[in-house]
Amino acid sequence: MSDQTPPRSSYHHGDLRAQLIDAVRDLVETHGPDGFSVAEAARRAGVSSAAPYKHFRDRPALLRAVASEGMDRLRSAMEAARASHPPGSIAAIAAIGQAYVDFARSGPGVFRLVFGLTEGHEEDPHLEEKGFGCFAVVLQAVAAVLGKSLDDPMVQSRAYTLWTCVHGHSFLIIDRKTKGKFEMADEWGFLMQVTASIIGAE
Amino acid sequence: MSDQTPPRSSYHHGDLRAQLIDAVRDLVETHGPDGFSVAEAARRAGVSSAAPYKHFRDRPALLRAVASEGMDRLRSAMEAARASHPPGSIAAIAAIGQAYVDFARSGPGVFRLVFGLTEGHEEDPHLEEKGFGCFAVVLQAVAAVLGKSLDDPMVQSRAYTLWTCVHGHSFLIIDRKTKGKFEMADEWGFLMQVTASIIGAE
DNA sequence: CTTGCAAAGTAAGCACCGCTAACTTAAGTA
DNA sequence: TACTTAAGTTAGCGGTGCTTACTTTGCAAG
Repeated sequence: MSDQTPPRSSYHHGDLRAQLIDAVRDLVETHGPDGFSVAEAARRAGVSSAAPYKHFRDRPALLRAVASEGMDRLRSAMEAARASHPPGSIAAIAAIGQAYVDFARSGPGVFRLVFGLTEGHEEDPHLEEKGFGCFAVVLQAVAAVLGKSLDDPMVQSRAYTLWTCVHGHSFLIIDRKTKGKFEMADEWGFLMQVTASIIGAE
Repeated sequence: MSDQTPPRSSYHHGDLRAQLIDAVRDLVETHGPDGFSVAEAARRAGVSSAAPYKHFRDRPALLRAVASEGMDRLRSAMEAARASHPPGSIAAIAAIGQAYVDFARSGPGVFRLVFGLTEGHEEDPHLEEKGFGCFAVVLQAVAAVLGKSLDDPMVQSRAYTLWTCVHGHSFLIIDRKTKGKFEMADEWGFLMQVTASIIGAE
């Protein structure tokens, strides 16, 4: 919608790779991860349908690039959220969760792409590591609250449980499973309460 | 793999609709929800590529039928799990969760289809209702434990929180996000603990 | 028993897609 | 300035979703 074929002057595009990623992110958001086509992305970048294959091996590779970029944004958001609250506080953890949910809500397509084991994810350990990097943010915050080390089993367990809740909540929201019957009035309150009840459990 | 074009004698197939759904479930499981093609499903049923459109309006409709059938199986499994434990017990709730996770693990493709807002889900309130029907199973179990009515806000809130955990856990498993770093040793113990800590929270 | 109709199959074909191959343009370096 | 090579191009193959027009068949009314 925004940059529909700005007819370039030079034969070489110059910034195709980045522009393709932008276009794909847009398409994934509007048509879903499987509704996107590399041909359409090429069209948006004002380039022939074969051009993308000079920059990406195949369709999954292009999607993986978008997912990777999404992971980076997610991690940044989580870290920023944590930093905006006192270290070692419950609120810091809840804020990470809020950032996670906000990320999902503001870009369901990319969120589904990031977590979702789409085609050909296997051969990308890079992406997997970034995922663990995100989890590490939660892990650190939980360790700080409990006053234990990162690899303490209790820290791992509590952090994982929290992750499942936030992850599940995010999916239920973007998949509209709560529509009508279950509108969340005070999401921050929900996150705080869940965090407290899971962290404080024995 | 199982029924590859059993060359039928009669012109009319006789059982195409059901056989298509079977084929699609298989394909979704092996190639993912977006990797499936109605042409391939038709091939498996030993029928021309146009035949499916006599039974389903379009591709999404076919997928929706598979999702709907999956919902039914999920609900049955959840109800059976609940029935196999004393009413009003924590274990009954955990068992529902276990059934949910097992369903996801035994059929990730269909699970992703059932929860996942694939193309054209909107125009199917039928499916939506079935989803709430599944949630109702959890709701009843939670109400039984807390000794309150179904529409009590606390029941709703606790049930939803439990749902987010189990839902998130399921997704993290089938998306392999726990691989290596986070193998769950005792899943039943995990579910029991989570249930207890969420149900017992103030 | 025949007839006629609607349901359920077919083949042919359009537009689009992913991807490849062979070619062309242009930018940078020896 | 000549060569190499990255980054574009067009053309085209096979597969896909879906439609159209046609054919076969089961069934129900007369």
